[in-house]
Amino acid sequence: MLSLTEENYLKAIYHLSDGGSKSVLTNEVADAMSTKPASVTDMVKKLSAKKLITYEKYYGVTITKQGKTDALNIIRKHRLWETFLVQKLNFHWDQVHEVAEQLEHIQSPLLIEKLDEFLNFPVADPHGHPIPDKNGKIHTGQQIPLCEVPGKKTVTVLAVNVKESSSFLQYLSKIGVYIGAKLAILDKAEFDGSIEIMIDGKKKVFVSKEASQNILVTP
Amino acid sequence: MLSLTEENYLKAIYHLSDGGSKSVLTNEVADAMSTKPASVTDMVKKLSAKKLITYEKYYGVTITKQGKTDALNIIRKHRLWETFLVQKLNFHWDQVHEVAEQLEHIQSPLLIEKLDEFLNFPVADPHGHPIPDKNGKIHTGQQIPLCEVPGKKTVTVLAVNVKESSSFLQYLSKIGVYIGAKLAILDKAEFDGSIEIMIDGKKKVFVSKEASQNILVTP
DNA sequence: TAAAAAGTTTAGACGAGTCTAAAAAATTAT
DNA sequence: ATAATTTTTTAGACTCGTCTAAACTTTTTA
Repeated sequence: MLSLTEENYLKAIYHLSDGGSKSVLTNEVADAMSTKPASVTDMVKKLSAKKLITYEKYYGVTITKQGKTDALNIIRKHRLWETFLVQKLNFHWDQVHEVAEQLEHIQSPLLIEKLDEFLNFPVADPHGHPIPDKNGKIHTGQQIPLCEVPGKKTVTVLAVNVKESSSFLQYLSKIGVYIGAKLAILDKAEFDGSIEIMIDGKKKVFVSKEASQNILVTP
Repeated sequence: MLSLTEENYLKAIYHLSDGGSKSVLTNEVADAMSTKPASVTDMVKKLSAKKLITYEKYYGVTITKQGKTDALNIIRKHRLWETFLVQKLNFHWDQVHEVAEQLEHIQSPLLIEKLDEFLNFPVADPHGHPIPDKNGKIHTGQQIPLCEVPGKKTVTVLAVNVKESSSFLQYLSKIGVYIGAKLAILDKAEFDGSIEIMIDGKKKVFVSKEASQNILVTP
C-alpha cells in the first residue's frame, strides 16, 4: 500500500519518463513535484525499496513493471474522475484537474469499477487523454501536435495537453476549440511558427506555435 | 485549513458530544479514534488552539460554534457521498461507510455544491440520517428507537444507527427492514426486551433489544 | 477521609516527509 | 586533462501524528 506522497511521486516519474520509456533525473522530479532534490533522493530510495522503480545513484530512476502498473491505476482513477466531473456534474474542462488530483487517491477498487460502469466505460477523459482499462492497457490511436501537420489539410482535435495551467483550456474554449472540433489549416507563418486555422468552417483564428504544440490532432 | 487527522478528531468529538450538547472525555475520544489517550491530549491542544473546541485539563473538551460548523460540513460531505454511492453507483447501504470516510475529506466546495444538485438536494443519507444543508442546518423530524415505542402500534422506519458494523445493516436487509418499511409491533418480551414485529404486513420476526435500540421510527 | 483505583497529562522517542547546508560525483569548459 | 560548474547525495534538523512510561489529578472505595 502506497502513501499519498508515494503515489504522487510514482505518477510524476511515470509521466516524466513518458510511460517508462526513459530514465528520469532527480532534479526533474524535484521540479515536477515542487520539492527539493534532497527530498527526491529520500523518496526514490523508498520507491526503489518497494521495487516500483530502479534507482542508480547519480544516474536517475527507471520505472519497473509493477511501478508502471501502479502508476497507470492512479492515472486511470484520475481520468475517470475527471470524466465524471464533466459529464455528470457539469464541471468545465478547466475546473477538474485539482479535484481529480485529490479523488485519484481514494482507495476502493469497487468504487472505480462502479464509476467506470456508471460512465459507460469511457475511453478518454475530457481533455482527450486515454483512460487505461482495468488491466492498465491504453487504447490510443495516432495523434500528432497541430504544429506538425504537414501541408494544409483539415484535421480533428483528439486531445489537448494540460500541464498545470487551466488558462490554456480557457483560451481554447474562448476561441472555439474542443475535442472533436475540425481544424482547417489555412496558413503557416515561417518566422514565429504560428498557424492560421478555420475552426468548424466558421471561425478564423491565429494560434501561436506554443498553442499548436499542445493541440493534438488526427495525422 | 484542517489536516485529515484534525478533521477526523473534530468529527469524532462532534458525534461523541451529541452535536455539541455535552462535553467529552479524553478516553472516550481515544476509544472512538482507536488511539491512545496521550495522543488525544496532544490533538485536543491543537484543536483548542484553533478555537474549534475548548479544552479544560482533566475535564474534557467542548465543541465551539466554529467547531460545530466545521464538523457539520464534514458530515454533510460524508452523507452526500454515501447517497451518491447508493443512488448512482448502486452500492449497498452496508458498503458505503468506509469509502465515504475517505471521500468526506476532499476539499472542493464547488464539488459538493454540484454533487448536492446532481442528487437533487437529498435530505437524508441511505441510513436515514439527515444531511446538513450548506449552512449546517439539520432538518429532522421526531424519531425514537423502536424499543421505546409505547403500545402496539404500526410505525415507519426513519433511520438506522450504523456505528462501525456493516453486519447490522446486512442483518436488517436480510430480515426485510429498510428505510420506509412499516413495522407493526405485535408483542414485547419483558424478560429480554426483544420485540416481535410484522414487516410490511408480510413477515413476522423477532428482533433483539440491541437491534430495536438501533432502529429509529416515527413516534 | 485516607488509600486505592482510574483517568489524564507530560516527557521523551520514533517514522514519515520535508528542508538547508555541506560534501561528493558528474559534466562542461578552458 | 585539469579546473570550474552543475547536479546529486548525505547529514542533521524540523513538523506532524503517534507511541510508551512515568508523573500527576480526580474519583471511588473502604
